[in-house]
Amino acid sequence: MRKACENPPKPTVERLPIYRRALEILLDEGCEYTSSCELAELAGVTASRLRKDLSFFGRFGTAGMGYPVRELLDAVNSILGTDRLRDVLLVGMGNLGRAIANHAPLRKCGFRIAAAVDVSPAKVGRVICGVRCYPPSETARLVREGGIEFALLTVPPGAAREAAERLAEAGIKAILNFTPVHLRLPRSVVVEEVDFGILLQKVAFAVTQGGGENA
Amino acid sequence: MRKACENPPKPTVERLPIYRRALEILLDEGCEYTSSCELAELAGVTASRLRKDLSFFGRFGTAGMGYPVRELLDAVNSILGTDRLRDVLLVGMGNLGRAIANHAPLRKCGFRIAAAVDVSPAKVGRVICGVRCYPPSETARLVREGGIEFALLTVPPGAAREAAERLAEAGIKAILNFTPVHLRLPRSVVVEEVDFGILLQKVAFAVTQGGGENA
DNA sequence: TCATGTGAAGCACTTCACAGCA
DNA sequence: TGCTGTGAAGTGCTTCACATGA
Repeated sequence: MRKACENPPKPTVERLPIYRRALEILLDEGCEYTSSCELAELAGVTASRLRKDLSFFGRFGTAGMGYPVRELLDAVNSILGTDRLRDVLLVGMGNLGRAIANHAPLRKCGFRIAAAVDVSPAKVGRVICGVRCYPPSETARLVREGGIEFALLTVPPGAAREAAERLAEAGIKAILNFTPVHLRLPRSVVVEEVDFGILLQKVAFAVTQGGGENA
Repeated sequence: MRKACENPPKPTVERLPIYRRALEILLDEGCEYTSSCELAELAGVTASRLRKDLSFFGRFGTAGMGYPVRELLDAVNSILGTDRLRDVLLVGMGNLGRAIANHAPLRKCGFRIAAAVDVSPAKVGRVICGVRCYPPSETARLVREGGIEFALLTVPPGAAREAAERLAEAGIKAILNFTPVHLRLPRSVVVEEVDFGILLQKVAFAVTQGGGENA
């Protein structure tokens, strides 16, 4: 039954966005240099893990000095692609879709909601939360002409599968899936599930498990 | 610098909610028995991984037959605590807060938004999206009298730290943190971060990394 | 002297492969 | 015969500890 499939080569790399966030805080505070200890503390990892992670991409520090904040942040931004603005397609302009369209912090990560797709005739053609709304039939055109690579899937559960397949056919590269539906798409499409219910179950279980000793 | 701290004893267990979701689908389809292969396929894991995970909690299958869907689902629900309804406190009744208050699938996981907290006088005292809104000063009372263990943090970034500390003092057990702020709380509080920006960066990076071969 | 970068040891999780049972 | 449950092997990530260089 199926080998080690869902284990793509993520060699510690998904921690880079967290380092990036910590570096921005240090930059805002006016720090010019930081150490692997300080940065690791801010990011919530160990110092050696941080150094290993960074060393995977190059040498950014100076022995005896630490890391130059500005330069390291630039390097991380370059690696992550957050040094440029990238367009995102919002699929499903319901409550969650509107909340995300208004979610300011996405901008700071270099993402812009370029357009939205929704089945409701009442929404199509209008600009909602600063985003123009199109019918699902326009999906492929929007993706192609806009050069859009990423989609946020915020449709009702029953519409998730069809919408995701439409996105895959349109050539989208990655989907952030907010629906409680496990999508089965070609491996060329990166899918990340964000299921609020599963996340709540996870923390709830963690509480009942480790829930003996309190500080 | 700080040992292996943020690595709580999650022994493969965070996959249980995914099995639960798959089992509910099978139950809806009227299946009485399933196999580790079928269930693993639905959940997106390997069959041996599934069997190991389940065997951690007991013996639920019959050799040669497979697993009885109804019984296994009951067992998983019992383990996860999803067999009973649990109250959740919503902190921050903004766009995202309202979207989550309206998010139907949470109910199917056994969670109910029991109350909301918001600083806005225009919201306090009203019922929004079916949830009554209280001022932040009522946090401790709500948690105590309602026996609430879980909170959803959906306030603006600038208010996150203070709101989280108030929750910790009120005795909340776990926080699902939707703000792009790294919370530093006593270890007795379980914190799970759900940062849309970081998630998008993660998939974006995955695309640029593995982005050579398409099907 | 001090902190980075990195080989080596250690650890945990995943997969393999088969004994056991219906 | 077929599938579960599980010890054993395998793999990859994390931590340790020190050589290196400022």
